[in-house]
Amino acid sequence: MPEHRTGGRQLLRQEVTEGIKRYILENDLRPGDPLPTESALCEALSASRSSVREAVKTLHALDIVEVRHGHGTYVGRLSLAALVESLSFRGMLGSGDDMRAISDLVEARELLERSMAGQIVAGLGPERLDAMQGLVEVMRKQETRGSDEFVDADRAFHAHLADASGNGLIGQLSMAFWDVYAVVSPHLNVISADDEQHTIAAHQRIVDTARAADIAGFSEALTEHYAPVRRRLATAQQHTPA
Amino acid sequence: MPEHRTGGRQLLRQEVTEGIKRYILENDLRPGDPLPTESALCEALSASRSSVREAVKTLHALDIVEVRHGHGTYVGRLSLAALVESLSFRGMLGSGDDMRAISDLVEARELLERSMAGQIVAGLGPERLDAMQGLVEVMRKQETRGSDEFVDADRAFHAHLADASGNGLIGQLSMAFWDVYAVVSPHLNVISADDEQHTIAAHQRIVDTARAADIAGFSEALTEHYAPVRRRLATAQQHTPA
DNA sequence: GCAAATTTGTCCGTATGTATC
DNA sequence: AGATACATACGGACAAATTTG
Repeated sequence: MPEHRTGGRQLLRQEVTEGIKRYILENDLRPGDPLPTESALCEALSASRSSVREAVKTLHALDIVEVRHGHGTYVGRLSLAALVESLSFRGMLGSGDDMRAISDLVEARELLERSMAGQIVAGLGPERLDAMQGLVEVMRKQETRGSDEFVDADRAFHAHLADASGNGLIGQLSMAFWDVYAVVSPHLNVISADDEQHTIAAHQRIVDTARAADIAGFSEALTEHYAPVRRRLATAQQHTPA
Repeated sequence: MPEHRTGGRQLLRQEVTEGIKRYILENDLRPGDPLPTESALCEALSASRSSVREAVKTLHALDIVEVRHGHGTYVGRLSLAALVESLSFRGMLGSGDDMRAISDLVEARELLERSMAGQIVAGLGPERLDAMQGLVEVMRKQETRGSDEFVDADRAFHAHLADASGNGLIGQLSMAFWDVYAVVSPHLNVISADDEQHTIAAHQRIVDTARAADIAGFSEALTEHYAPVRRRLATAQQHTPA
C-alpha cells in the first residue's frame, strides 16, 4: 500500500523537477555531464519512478536534460529547442485563417538581423565571408527547386550572420526563428513563387556589402532579402480574410 | 503480458506527443478547449497511461497543453513560458563565473524595445500613456526598497511598451526577458545600488518623450534606462574573471 | 560474435487526492 | 453528503537499447 505524501502540499512531480534542477546547479554540472540514474533519483528525492520520469520528460522538453535510451541521463544543451517547438505549433495552429503569427515571426527575424547590422559586419572576418560566398555558389549550382542542399545552404548562411553578431542569445533567437519558418512555411497556402534567383542575388549582395563594410547597404540588402516573403504573407493574408 | 509495439520504431511517447498535437490541429482547437481524458487518449493512441502521461507532461512544459487536477486536460495558452524556464535555468547555471548569458539577455531586451521605438511611440495612445504615468507615480510613492509593488509596476510599465509595439511575438519576447531577469538577478553577485531614483526618472522620461512623439528622445531614454544595469553587469564581470 | 549487466522505455493494477454534481 | 469522473502517485514486471567482458 503506497504511503503517498502527507506533508508535501506542492505537486510531487514539481518538487522532483526542482530537485533535479537544484542538483545540477549545486554540483555546477555542464551540458553533457551525467546525472544519477532514475532509480538513484527516486531514492534521493523519495519519489516513485513514474514521478521521476515525468519530471525528466518535462526537463527534456526544455533541453535541460538529455536522455539516451539504455545509456543514461545527462545535462542537456540548454538550447532554444523548446521555443522552436512552441512557436512552430503556434504557427501551425494559426496558419489556417490568420498568419499573423508567421508575419510577426518574419518581422522579428528581419529586425534581429538588421538591428545587429553593425556588429555583424564588424564580426565577419575574411574566412567567414569566403565561406558565405561558397554557400552562395552552392545555391547557384543547384538548379533543383526546393532542393535540400539549397535550404541547408540558406540556413548555414544565416548561421554565419548569427554567430558574427557577438550576442549568443540574439543569434540563437534568429536561428530559432529560421527553424520555425522552415517548419511552418510548407503548410502555408502561399504561392511559393520561383524567387530563388532573387534569394541568391540578395545573399550575394549581403556578402558584397559586408565585405565592403557598408553597413547601410548591408541593412538594405537584408530588407531586400525579406521583401518577397513579407509580400507573399501580406497577399495571402488578404485572400483569406475570414 | 504487455504486447509492446512491434511495427512502430519511433519511441511510443514521441508518437503519442505528435498524436495529441495532431488532434488539436485537425480539430482546430483553441486555448482553453477541452482534450480527451487520459483514458480516452490511451485508447485512441493505443498506448498505456504512462506513455500518455509523459507525453502530456512534455506538452505541458511547452504550454501546448494545460492540466487541471481532478478536472481534465485542455489546450494550453501557447505562451513563451518554456523560453522563460529555459533561459532562467541557463542564467542560473552561468551566473557563477561568467554572466555573459545575462548580459546578452539585457542587451537583447534593450535592442527589442529600441528597435521598435517608432511603432511603440505611434501605438501609445493617451489612455495608455496615462496608465504608464500612473505606474511611475506608484514607483515614486513606494519608499520601500525592493518592494513588490515597485517591481510589479515596472513590469506593467514595460508590458505597455510590449503591447504597443504592434508585433505580438516581439512584445512577448521582451516580457519573457523581463521575467528571466527578475528570476536570475537576485542570484547575481552585483551590488544592487540604490538606483531606483534613476529608474523612476528614466521611466518618466520614457513617458514624456512618447507623449511628445519624440522617437529619438524615446530611444535615448531607453538607453539611459538600461545603462546602470549594463554597467553593473560589466563591473561584476571584471571582478570575477576566473 | 555472444552473453551478461546496466539503464531507459512501456505496460499493468491499484490506491489516493481533487473537483463537479 | 454521497456519487462520479478525473488526474496524481505508487510498485512491480517485462521489453529494448547500450556498453562491457
